[in-house]
Order: sequence, then structure tokens, then C-alpha cells
Amino acid sequence: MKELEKIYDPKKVEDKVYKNWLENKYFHAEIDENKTPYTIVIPPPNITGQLHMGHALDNTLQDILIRYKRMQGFAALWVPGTDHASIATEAKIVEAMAKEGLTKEDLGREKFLERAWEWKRVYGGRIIEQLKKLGSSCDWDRERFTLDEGCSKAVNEVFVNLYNKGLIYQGERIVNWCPHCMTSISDAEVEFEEQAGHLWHIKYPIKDSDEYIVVATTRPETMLGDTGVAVGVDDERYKHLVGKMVVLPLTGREIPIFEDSYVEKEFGTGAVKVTPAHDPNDFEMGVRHNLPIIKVMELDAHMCADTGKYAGMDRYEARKAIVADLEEQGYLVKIEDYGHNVGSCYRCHTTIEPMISKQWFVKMEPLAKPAIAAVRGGETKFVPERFDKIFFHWMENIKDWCISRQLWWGHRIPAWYCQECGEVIVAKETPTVCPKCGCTHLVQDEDTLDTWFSSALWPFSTLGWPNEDSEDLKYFYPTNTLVTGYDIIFFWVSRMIFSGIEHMGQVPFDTVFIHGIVRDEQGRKMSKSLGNGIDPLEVIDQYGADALRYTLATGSSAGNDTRYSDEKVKASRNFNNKLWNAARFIQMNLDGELADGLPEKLELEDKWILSTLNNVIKSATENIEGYDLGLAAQKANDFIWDCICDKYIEIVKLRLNSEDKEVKDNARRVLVYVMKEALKLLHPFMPFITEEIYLALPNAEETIMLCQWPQWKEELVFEREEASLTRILELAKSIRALRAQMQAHPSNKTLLIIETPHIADFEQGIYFVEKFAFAKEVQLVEKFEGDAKAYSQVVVEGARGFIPTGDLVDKDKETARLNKELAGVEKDIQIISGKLNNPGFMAKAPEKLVETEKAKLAAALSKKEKILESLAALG
RNA sequence: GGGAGCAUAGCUCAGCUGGGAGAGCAUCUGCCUUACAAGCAGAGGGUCACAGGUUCGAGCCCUGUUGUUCCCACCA
Repeated sequence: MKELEKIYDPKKVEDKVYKNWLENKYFHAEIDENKTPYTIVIPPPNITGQLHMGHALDNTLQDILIRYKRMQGFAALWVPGTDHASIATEAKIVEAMAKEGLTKEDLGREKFLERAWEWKRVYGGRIIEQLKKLGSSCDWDRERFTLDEGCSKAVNEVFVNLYNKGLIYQGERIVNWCPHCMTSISDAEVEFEEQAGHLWHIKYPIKDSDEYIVVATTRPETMLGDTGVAVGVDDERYKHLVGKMVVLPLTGREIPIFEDSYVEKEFGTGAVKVTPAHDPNDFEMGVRHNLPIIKVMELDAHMCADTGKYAGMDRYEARKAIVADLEEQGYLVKIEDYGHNVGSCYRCHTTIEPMISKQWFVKMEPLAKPAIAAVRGGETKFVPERFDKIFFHWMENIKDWCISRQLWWGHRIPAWYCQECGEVIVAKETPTVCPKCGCTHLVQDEDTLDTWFSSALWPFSTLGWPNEDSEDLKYFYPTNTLVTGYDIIFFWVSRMIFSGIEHMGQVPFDTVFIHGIVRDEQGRKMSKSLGNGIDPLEVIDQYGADALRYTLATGSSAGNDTRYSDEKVKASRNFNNKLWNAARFIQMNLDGELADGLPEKLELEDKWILSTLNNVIKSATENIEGYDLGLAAQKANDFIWDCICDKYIEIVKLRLNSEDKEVKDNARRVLVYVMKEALKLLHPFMPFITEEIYLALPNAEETIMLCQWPQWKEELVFEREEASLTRILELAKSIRALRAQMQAHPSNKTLLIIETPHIADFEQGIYFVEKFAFAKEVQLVEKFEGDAKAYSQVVVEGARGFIPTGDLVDKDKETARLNKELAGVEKDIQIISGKLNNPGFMAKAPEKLVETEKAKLAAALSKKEKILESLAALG
């Protein structure tokens, strides 16, 4: 057995322990028909950068669950992997290339992809190393990547299936276009933020008339593409103009005025300019009224070549120029300040430009319906439950999903176009001839798929799908718990649910365990721009992974955000150290061989600690089952610190110092047993230190990781002993408080007389009462008969303690203290008797409660009497 | 415009299906008691945001109010 050092140094332990776990393949899950599978698939971190606190939290929670289940004997599989993160990674690479003065086009697709794969090798690898630092017990033999061969196969399979079912289609639609990333993005990828803007009121003259109609717009630059003016239905102000033509300023083009229910009469002027090519609502109106579509802006958000003097201007330049021209020509009526929501790209925050473009879409309604039904039917439940509302709301209002991206890093769309006849061929494998005209002139679609298209398949693509014979798939699917933040319910969770149902016929997981985000000390979101991010690796370096994990696990509850602070980690680190020193103490008190398990003969304190442990095991296990992970960890902490360290160790020190080998060994055996059980309870939360200590204890198995999770045991229930020892400790505590108040030095030991009807119980504890109450002698009596004046007293339920006053006590302070206690107990009596005298309470409260209240009242009354006696004695 | 969360000790947060308010940190007072000063023993500190309601009984359930955070939404 190796000796433990005085201060716990995680650096010396963590890497070594992790390496050992890896070498022994403890993380590897085998298919075992005698076991029940328990599966978690990791939310694959993006390969764009490195692990942040959010990852640390997410993976800590997953590791807690998987370690817990593994110890319970499940075939526990945690599938790890990374996400290619198409748009984000491509942006990073482009950025890096820009520093070399290169563009994507300079390099060409092939060379660009080479760079991307190199990026993946470097950064993907780094992320994995970081996950390992955290202690994640992933099955690394099953590591996957969203762009690896298997996942790509799954993507093609899904694309073709959905296409053949008519659930994927190509269409010329208005989409969210990011002029910086130069790609379309889905609705979910647009972030709206309130921006200060203006509402420009512009006169549009009516043809062949002196009249004009005033429209209000936030985007005057799009007016060049107006193909109509819409007014509200039955708007008296404009009724006479409906059907007439307007002469569009600056262009002279004639466009119609029409009614549409979309227009709110109260807003602006009640008249809306309609630009179908550059606004989604206008596009809809255009469809309804058969308006032509005039594109005035290119994909890079510069004005089209045919916009005359505005050609080539950037959209904001054009806005200025057009407003200036309108003003000069007398068309501008007024400018109002106006705050409105502007959509921006979730990756680069460039303002989105709605554009008409030919893209691929997934038809969502038929996929959403069964997903909603599955969650409603409880096949998948959210923890906390309230998140199902968010899911339902999104799913019920979902629009078709734009899945094509004008990017190179990603799954290329498996569609080919016949250059001869225009036929579109969608196939899993690259086709060689056109099935329609037989020519071989086929060109693949240039676009790639939304990165979330492949993540949506993650729970089954990682298990081998579309290979139906995959043993892993049969055994481990559906998975059990998905652990993720509420911020990606739309992006990911929803899409996995409908994908699992559609392609596997089963929901991908039974529980979605949602957590919040990790904020900084002031409650701000950690972000690059604020520079307030905290690197988990630095924290691990300083305090150890266990301390970080414990902090994150106890500091967060399901669905809620949490604040990170150094102070919290320090407190966790201190707990590590406390545990470590308790282990050192045990080790120092061992001496060679020790019989395994509990001894036959158990003392009062043994029964107390075992019974308490039993309760902790039961409730902590229930907490984990209910996803209250923080509570469970807290209970293990309290048990170790309060019960083992502060009380039990102090009590058994006396036995450990005994000359009698059997007395010693019995105490050692209980101590080792209790410590091992506590370590197991704590292991999912603090895997490293618990393993290190466990292995240093006698009769340890080869790893704590695979020990059986502690069980509640009928034969270790000792309620009477628990109550009895609790009473003894209470009395000692009161004596200590009394002494503290009197500022008695620990070396100033006194006689202690205990008056109690439970003499037999106290006798068993007498040997440590001395120690806890700084007594040089303890006497047990049924009735105190000394001179009360000469003693100071404490009163607890079921016992009274007397210590000689001597020089210890200041009479005034003592009187004040007793009076305070008296007031306390009188208040108790008042409250309790209030209840017992309340006919409603007596009639309706449960009988058991009434009994306890009666017992409490009796105890309080007796206590009051004793205090009064004590006060009388003081004179 | 809809919807949700949060509001408990100076700070950060627990409080499970309603039965006399808790922890950690911070503060104050004693202790280097031979595992641990990253520790030990004590102490102070809360009309559980506000107002109603249900109940024998409310931090917990219901209604409303205020403050705060977030999500969703096509008002140009």
C-alpha cells in the first residue's frame, strides 16, 4: 500500500489514474445479453476550437450518469465524437487563409478540403484530449465524427429516403442569406436583435393623378425592386386607390395598388411597399397577387448591375444614396426613429438578407407530427418537464427546413444534374449515366448540407446505421439519456427526435436532461467579445478536474443557469483535501492485514454511522434517479465531512488507540467499510481522487469504477442507536457551546454530570463524551442532587448536563444565555400547543403528525422546567 | 405581441408531491486538539419580492402586482 501525501495534488494523480483506466479498457462497453444497456451519445463538440465551461458542465453531467449506471451493472455506453460544424469551421479556415492572403476560390474545393481535414485532425484531436482531462469515461473505441464514412453514408441514405418520399424537395424560395458567409441558413440559425433604425415615409405618386400614396419602410434601398403597394382590406383612406397604378419614384416603373390582409391599418401609413425579391412577407404577397419579382441586390449584398447609378453599391451605401435622391426629388415625407428586430447570422452576426434562391428543403409537417405525438405520449420526456412546451411550440409552428448550404466543408448533396436533358438524379452512390437520356454528362450539386442534418442522425448513425445488421445498433438503440443545454433544443434535440422516429421507427432517447449555461461571476454570459470566458483546462490545472466537476455538478440544477466562480472551486478543492486527509488518517491507523467487511460486534457509534450511511445511500440514489445530481453530491459531501470526519473519526480515535487488537481491528474495519462506501457514492462526481484513495485502502478491488453501487441494507438499520448517539452528541455540543461562550480553554477540563433517563445508552458513549465535552470525568445520574448553584447546566431533549461553575462562568452571561434558551423553548411550546389546541388541526392533520407534535410538546415542557430550575439555582 | 424562468442570510444557491427556514463563502469569537489552518469548536445574520386567496396549516398550491432574465413571433 502506498503512502498518501499530506496535501492532495491532483496533477500527480489524475493523468496517471486516467491512463490506467484507458489501459484496462474500463470505459469500453461490451454487448452483454445478461445486462441492460444504458446509452448516452455525446453532444459532439464542434471542432472549431476548444472546450469551454459549457462543455465541461455538459460532459461532467454525462460522466456522472454513465459512471453511476456502470456501477449499477448496466452495460453503460457513452459514445464520444466531434462535429464537423460546417459553417463555423469553414469560417475559421477562411479566416486563417485570409491571413495568408488566400481565398477559397484561390485554393479550389479540393485543396480547401485538404486544409479542412488537417484542421479537423489538429482541433478535433485537441477537443478529445480535453474531454479526457475532465475524466470523461467515453468508449473511445467507438469515437465518431459527423463527417466520417459511416455518418456520411447515413446522411446519403436519409437524403435519398426523404427525397423518394417527397419529403425533400428543391425550390426557388426566399431564404435567409448571410452575405458574409455567402450561404443560405435555416430559420433556426437566424438571431433577431433589436436595432435602432428609421421609418422612412415616401410618397408614391398615383398614375394620371395629382394624388400620391405614402408608404413607410425601414429599407428604402429595396424600393427599386418594388412591384406593388399593399393597403389594408377595406381601408377607407385608400379604397378609391385600389386597382390604380403607382409610378415608382426613381425608376418610373408602374406598379399596382392592392388590398392584402397582411397590412395593419394602424401601423405606419397603412400602405406598404412590396418587394417580393427581398422580403419574406412581400414574397408571400407577391405570390398571392401574382407580382413580378425584381431582384435588386446580389448575393454579396451589393446592388445589381441593372440598378443604374446605384449599381455595385453596398446595401447601406445604396440606402443613403436612395434616401438622398428621394429627398432631393421631393418624395421623402419624413423620417421617424424606429427600433425594430433585425435578423443576423448566428455565426458571424452579419445582418441577414432575404434572397430568392434555389435551395433544398425538408418538408417538415409530416415529420413534426409524429415527433409531437411521441413526446406527448411520454416516449421521450424532458427534465425539467417545462421544456416540452418549448419543444411543442417550435414543432407545431415549424416551417420547412432549408438544408442546402453554399459551403464546401460538409456533406455534399447527393444530387446530380444531367447536363444534356436537365434530369435531377438523387442517389446514394455516384451515378454514371443519366437514367433519362443515357448520357454520361452528370454534374453533382455544388452545395453541402446544413451541419445539423448530420447531427440529427447522431444517435443511430454512430451506432452503425444504415447497416441494419449492426449489433451495436440493435443492442444500444434507442439510447437513454441525452444531456444538453436548452440553447440547442431547436437545432438538435427536436431534429434528432423526428429523425429517430422517421428512420428508426423509435424515439432516439427516453430522457432529455436539460441544463443551463455557465455564466461568469456577475451572471454574464461567457463570451469571446467580453473576454470573460474561463478556460476549464486552466481551472483543472490549478485545482484539479474533480474540484471543477464537483463545483459544476453541485452548482447547477436541471434547466437552470449557473454562475462560475473561483471561490466555489476553491471550496470544492478544500473538500477534496478534506477527503484526502481523512483517507490519510485511516491509512496511518492501519497496520498490515485487515479482515474484509464489517465485524460481528458493532458498537453504538458503528451502528450510528452505518445506519446514517444507509439513509444517505437511499436518498442520494433517489436523487440521481431524479436527475438531482447536485443534491446527491451534496449528501455524499455532508456525510463524509460531518459524519465521518467530524464525528466518527473523532469517536473511534479512542478505539484505534486501544491496546486490544480486536477492539482496534473492529474500529478499522468499520472505518474502512464506511469510507469505501462513501467513496463509491462520490465516485461519479469526483472520479480521480476517489479511485486513488480507494486503491490505497485494504481489500480493494482493481478499480472503484466497476464496484457495485452502494445498496441500502435492511440489516444496517439501527434507528434506536442513531437517536441515542444523536442525543449524546447534542449534549456534548451544548456543553461546547457553553464553554465557548465562557471562553474556556480546551485544556481547562471539568467534571461533567449527566442527568438522564437513558443511562444505559450514555454509558456506551461515555468514553467519547469526555473528549467531546472536554470533561475530565463523566458521571451519569438519574437525578441530579448536587448543589445547583455551583453548576452551570445545559438542557437537551432527554438529558441535562452539569459542569461545575468554578471560575468558568460569568453569572450574568449565564443568566442571559438561559433566558434566551427559555424564550426559545417557550416559543416552541406556544406554537406546538397552538396547533394541538386547534380543533381543525386535530380533526384533519394526519395522526402520525399529531403524535409527533404531542411528543415534541412534552419534551419542550420538560426542557422548560429544567431551564427554570437552572435559573432558580443561579439566583 | 405571445410564452417561460427567476425573486429565500451580506454573496452564490439548495429546499422532493404543503407540517416549526438550510448549505457553502463572507463576518465575528475561541483554538496550531498528534488526518487536515485548504482545518477544528462556537456565534451573529432571513415578516422566503409585494398583495390577496385556498387550507387546520403556505417558501412551496391559485390569482394579481412589481422587478429581472430568457425564448418565440412576418407588423413594413
